Amino acid sequence: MTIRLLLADDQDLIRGALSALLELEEDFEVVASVGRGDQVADAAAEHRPDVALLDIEMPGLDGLAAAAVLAKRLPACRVVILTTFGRAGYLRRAMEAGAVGFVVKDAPPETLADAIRRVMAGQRVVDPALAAATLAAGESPLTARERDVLNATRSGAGVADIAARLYLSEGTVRNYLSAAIAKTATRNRAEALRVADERGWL
Amino acid sequence: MTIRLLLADDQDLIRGALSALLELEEDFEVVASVGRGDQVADAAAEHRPDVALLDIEMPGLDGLAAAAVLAKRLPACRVVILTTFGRAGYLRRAMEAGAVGFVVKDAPPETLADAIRRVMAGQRVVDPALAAATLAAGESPLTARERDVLNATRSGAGVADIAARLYLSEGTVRNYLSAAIAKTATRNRAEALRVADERGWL
DNA sequence: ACCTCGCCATGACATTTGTCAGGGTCCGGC
DNA sequence: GCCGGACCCTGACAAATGTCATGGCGAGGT
Repeated sequence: MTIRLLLADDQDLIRGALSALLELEEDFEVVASVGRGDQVADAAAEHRPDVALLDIEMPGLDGLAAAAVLAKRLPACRVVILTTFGRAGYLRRAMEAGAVGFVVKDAPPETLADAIRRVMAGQRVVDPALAAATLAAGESPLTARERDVLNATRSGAGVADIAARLYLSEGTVRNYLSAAIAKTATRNRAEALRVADERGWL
Repeated sequence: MTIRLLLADDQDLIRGALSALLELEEDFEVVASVGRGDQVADAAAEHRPDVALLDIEMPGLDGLAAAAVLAKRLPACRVVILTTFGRAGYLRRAMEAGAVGFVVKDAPPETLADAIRRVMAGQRVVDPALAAATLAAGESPLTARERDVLNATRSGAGVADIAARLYLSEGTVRNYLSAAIAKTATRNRAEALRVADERGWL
């Protein structure tokens, strides 16, 4: 009995390559392949895959959000997140979104097929080292507002811009930034943004 | 007559997948596959590929530097850069390093095989849209020092840290930063770094 | 009802960052 | 031989950023 797969990755070439890799296994069949997160649920509803392989960075809807939608609409379809970044926060959010597997793109090639079969057998599949890192990073101590403000600094915007965009006063924005800097134990926004990102606090 | 290929990409899974994709073509044979830039030249010397497919982001030596080494040691081996980022500066530097092809990872899957055959036929292969963008971005107006300083801000370090790391005075660092901000027509380091990155000026 | 806590805000302050106007060396090209 | 430009530095100033003390409002918990 063959395992039906759905593949979601925004890079066409990679998607094609993964498809080629997976089709080498006799018990796998790629039944759907999409390039946007917001096409995942529809494609899954139509082709009824056993396992969905989702990249995180995708236009439309990211892989984590797509996983959540999928878990709701087709609980029978198991979700494996397949991503470039072994970030702690990604793993936590993947689990919260109902994923049962998490594979990073620099794992050895056999890992993927292996993970898919294990997931089909009802197991959860996670790199142990990454799981440890995730626990170490802990829950995000940032409040929703602090997250918003920190995220808004991404483009390099100044306090005034952020205040305008979020309808806050400049003083308030500075406060949140200050709080975020304190909580990340850093010395300025740029650093705070970087470590919050790494820890998956955004 | 089959085309012998060398594959270099730091992500094992992707490398395996690309290999699977390429092996589907009867006239292709992947004769070597490495995960670090500094292994490219040796592997090529040993296996004599006709075409080397190099990712840019790699540990040891990046794909562009590896291309330059390869062009020197095995001029018969044609280089195709295969990268995630269609950044203008990457393309320019790839051409300067002696690459004859440039393919982005979100191109349609057939593109790759096509590019390889075209390159074997003596043609250069570049996405026209990207080529236009590269010309539009122009040469980098940044001096070597301005590049250094701007690059050093990546981690979010302050002026004092950078000054220490580069053995410059704080005033000088501020000057270079100021110059870089002016040349990118932005309003602070973060923005300057972002646009310089996009334009391939680093 | 009271307390806590997240959220919003203010104003004052120290520090950091960006700008400007200098002045110095060294090198390659006209 | 002189000029221009990359490179290094200083010091002074304005603007942006980060910190702190303080207070009001609303929601949830005891």
